[in-house]
Order: sequence, then C-alpha cells, then structure tokens
Amino acid sequence: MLAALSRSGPGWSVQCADDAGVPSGAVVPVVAADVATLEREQRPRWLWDAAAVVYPGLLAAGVRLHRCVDITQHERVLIARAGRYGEPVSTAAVLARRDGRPAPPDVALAPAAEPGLFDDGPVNPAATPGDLLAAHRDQQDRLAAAAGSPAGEAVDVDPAALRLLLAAESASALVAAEMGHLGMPWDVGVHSDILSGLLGPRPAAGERPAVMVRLADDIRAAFGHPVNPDSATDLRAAFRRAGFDIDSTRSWTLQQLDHPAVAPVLAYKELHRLFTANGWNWLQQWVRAGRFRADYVAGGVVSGRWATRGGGALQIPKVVRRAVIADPGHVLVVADAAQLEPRVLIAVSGDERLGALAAADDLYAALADVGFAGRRENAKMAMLGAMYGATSGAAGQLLGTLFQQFPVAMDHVERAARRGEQGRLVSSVLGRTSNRPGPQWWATVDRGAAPDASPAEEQRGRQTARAWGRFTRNFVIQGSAADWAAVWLSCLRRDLTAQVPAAELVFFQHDELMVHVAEADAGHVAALVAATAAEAGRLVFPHAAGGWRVPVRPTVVRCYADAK
DNA sequence: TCAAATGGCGCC
DNA sequence: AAAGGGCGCCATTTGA
Repeated sequence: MLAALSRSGPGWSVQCADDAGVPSGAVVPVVAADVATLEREQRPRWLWDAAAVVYPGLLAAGVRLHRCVDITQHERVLIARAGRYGEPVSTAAVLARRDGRPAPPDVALAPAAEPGLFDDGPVNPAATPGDLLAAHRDQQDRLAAAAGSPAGEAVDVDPAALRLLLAAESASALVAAEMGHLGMPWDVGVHSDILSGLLGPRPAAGERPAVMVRLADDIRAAFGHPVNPDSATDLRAAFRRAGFDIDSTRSWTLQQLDHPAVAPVLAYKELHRLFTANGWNWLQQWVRAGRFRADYVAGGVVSGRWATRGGGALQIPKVVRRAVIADPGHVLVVADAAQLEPRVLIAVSGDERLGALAAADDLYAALADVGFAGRRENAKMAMLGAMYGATSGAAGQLLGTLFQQFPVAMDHVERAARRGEQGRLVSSVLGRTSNRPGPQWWATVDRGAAPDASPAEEQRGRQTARAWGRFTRNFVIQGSAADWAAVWLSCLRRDLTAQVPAAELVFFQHDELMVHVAEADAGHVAALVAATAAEAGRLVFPHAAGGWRVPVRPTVVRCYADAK
C-alpha cells in the first residue's frame, strides 16, 4: 500500500493507493500525529516528493517511518539514465516532462533554520497527492525503458538492478534525514582540549592562535622579510626570491625543498587547516547539545556517493575523531568495507584471475606477491592508478604489470575511459549513469580534432578528452561501490528498525558507517552490520563468480578514534 | 564592492 | 606523449 503525502496548499494531505499507484481513497488533510497513526496501523510505503523536504519535520515531531518511495531520488537516477543528469527532479518536473511542458527548476533545499516544523520549510513546486501518484506511475512506466541504453550511449542494465537501486536510494534518503536529525555524539570538552593542545588557548575573534603566530614569526625569520603564510601568492613569491622555482605551494611541493622556512610553513598549514575547518568556530556553529548535525544528501554526487552541506561531515580529520564519544552506557559500532574499490573492480569486470586474490583479507598484499615482488605499496599504488587513470609517475610505471596479469580487469576500466573520451555515458552496476560533458568540453575536443587545428589546440583537445576518460573510468568503480554501500545501508536500516529500534545510525561516509547503541545491544548490531554487508554483496553482484565478498569487521568502541 | 574563481587540503 | 577519480570548505585572489 502507498500513502501519498504532500503539501498542496496551506497544509499537508494524504491519499492512499495500491502498489500500482491507483488511488484507493480520498485526499485527507493530516498533521504529524495522523501520519504516525497511519504508520502504526497500516505501515504503508510513504510516497512523497522528497524525504529531504518532508521527513525532517516529521522526525522533529517524533514520527519515524519505515519505508518510502522518494520521487526525486528515483528521478535523479532515471533522468541520468536518459542522459539528462542535472535536469530538475521534483514531482512537478516529472509531470511537466511527461506532458511535454518545460520542467520547473528544483527548489534549493537549504537547511531549515528552525528544523522541526512539519508545516513549514522549503518545498518543491506544489504537488497534490494525486500528482505524486501520477508521477510514480510515470516513473514505473519509464523504468523498463530506462534499463535499456538511451540512444546506445550507456550500457544496458537489468531492470531488476535498477529497481534495487531505486529502492536503495529511497531508503538512503530516510537514513540521511534521520542521521541529520540525530547527529553524531560529540564531546565539546575533548575537542576543545585537542584544539588548545595543538593551537594554544582560543584566540580573540579575528586573531590567530598563539602557536600559529609563533610559526608565522619563524617563517618571517627564515625568509628574512615579512611573508603572509595565509597567502599562496605571497608564499610562492617568497620561495621564488629564495631561488626555488615552484609554481604551487602545496605541501608535497614544499617538502622537496631545502630551505629553513619549509618546516614552519608545513606546520603552519596543518594548524591553519585545523583552526579554520574544525576549530572553535566550527564547534560553536555545528555542535549542539552534544551532537554534530550536518545536512546529508543521499546520492547527492553524480557517482551516487553522498554529499553533505554544512560542517564538512565527510571530511572530519582523524585528529578530532577523539571527540566522537558514545553517550554513557552506549558504544559506537563502527565498520568499514576494506579495500572496497578494487573488490568492486573484480566484480564488475569479472576478472577471475584477480578474483582469486580476493579471498585474502589484504588484497594488496596478495597482489604484491603475484606481480610486485612482495612490495605491497607498489601493488596498491598500481591498483589505485588503474582505477583513477594514472599514466605517469610511480603509479604509471607500475601499471604494466597489471595489464599483463589482469587483462580482463584492465580492459574493463580502459573501455570505460574510451567511452568517456568519446563523450559517451557510462553506468554503475545497478545503472547509475554519468553526466554528459558540457558544450565547452565538446568545443575544445572538436577544435582539437579539426583538420586545421594548431598543435596547441590538438594537445588541449586530447587533454580535455582524456580528463573526461579518467572521470568515466573511475565512475564505473566509484559508482558501483556507492551502489553496494547504499544497499548495505538500506538492509542495515531495515534490520535495525525491526530488531534494535533504539539503535541510531549516526554516520555514513562512502564505505564506512557508525551505529550509536546501548552497550548491551552492541553484539547484536555488529552481527547485523556484517550480515547486511554480505547480503548487499549478493544483491548487487549476483553474478560474481564464486560469490563476492568484502571484509567488514565491525569494531565496538566508546570513541571513534579507537576504531580500526 | 561584490561574486566567482582559484589554491589548498581534509576525507573517501 | 602522457597531469590520478569524487567531494566541501576556507581564505585569498581576480575580475566585472
């Protein structure tokens, strides 16, 4: 049963329907309590424009829902399948396209200033429950066609795979809203201690911390004249005056130089990063009542990975993870998928020779023994280079071995790269599909290929084409990894909701997740985390020879920094 | 003077 | 011959 929930006028209303989207009742006005009642009595699949819009208000009102069908999450996948990634994805946009009208732009989903009001907040162009049902039917109708390749530009996928992806994207949207609502446990005192330990006491507004001031003095002394270490231009000029012809001041570049300013500059950069990105201001802005709340956007990245807005939740530096501490009587169950991307390469390419190594917990070590004289670092660098498109440098040197030993896997990523260089589309294993390169790309590439192109234009065209090839090469891996992770997350949420309802999924970062749970339930949760990882493997890679596995070993800790 | 672009670096 | 993928965020620089 479906329950279409929308705001189409002053308040919210709901209309029930069968699974095909055919209405089975009238449109009824509702408040949050009515939603809770319907959930308890009927447990429908809630059909809505976007969980990101509707669900936070319900959560704030204390209403938690089991399942949803999220029109915008589905549309993002479907529209990309049609080679039109980036076009509007709201219910109104779906219906407009169906009717051959121009699609209205999506409303920017700014984080609600006052989260919690079911009745307020941003909303995409108005939709009635009837609109939701019509859009849902339209999406169901398009699903079979979407599995096929649009104009031969993308690879066909199994309709069942696409259906799995859509379900996972809807569930992920629920998780994202719940995660934003719950937040990660965050100990402000511990974080403050980390900051004062490294930076000195909190400076007055607009001032630099004492330790950074001292380093800035050291830098000035080393150069013999004033230099603003916050200015890349200034810093580069100073090193050039000192006789080092550098064109950037990236840490890696500076490390190569023999000059007394290098050490204090590198130290300064590190502290500057901590101070500006995760310093006292960050604490004040993002941590409330012992929780760090960010806005998670499930599938917000073209490859299907999550994005966040605000707080930099997917870039929490290791040094401050010491501040992530479970509540009294609680623990954190933390798990990541070890070496996920090379294992995904094995599955999507069907390379059995490479797959034979996957039984090892440490795939890179096994690979090292096969072709890299036991040198794990080299094996790892080569494998990452293959998936990112490295051609030169150390990784480039090592790629030859992979080409020789694992032609099936290498051919898979090479083919993806060639498609990208031609401006064609690629898809993940479940059918998530890349965007098209823009007009600027085509102009540059076409100019380079023109008979009267200058050598410089030819080179620029080649570089531009190859850059897109690196993107599509990586897309088939990163996107498929995101597919697996989304299914993992969905399965875990399903099981936690049913079996350990008090457990809180509080963090998810590409291939890693964290559950905050009462100590007594930790073992149960850890078992579910591992079991759902295996289940996701079976669902996402059903054809993998000999089964597909990725080591997921949950650790139970009080503090995030102690995980692994 | 403001907004957009750039440089740099954190995470995966 | 050959420039490693995806992000978000901050401060500085650039340019309209």
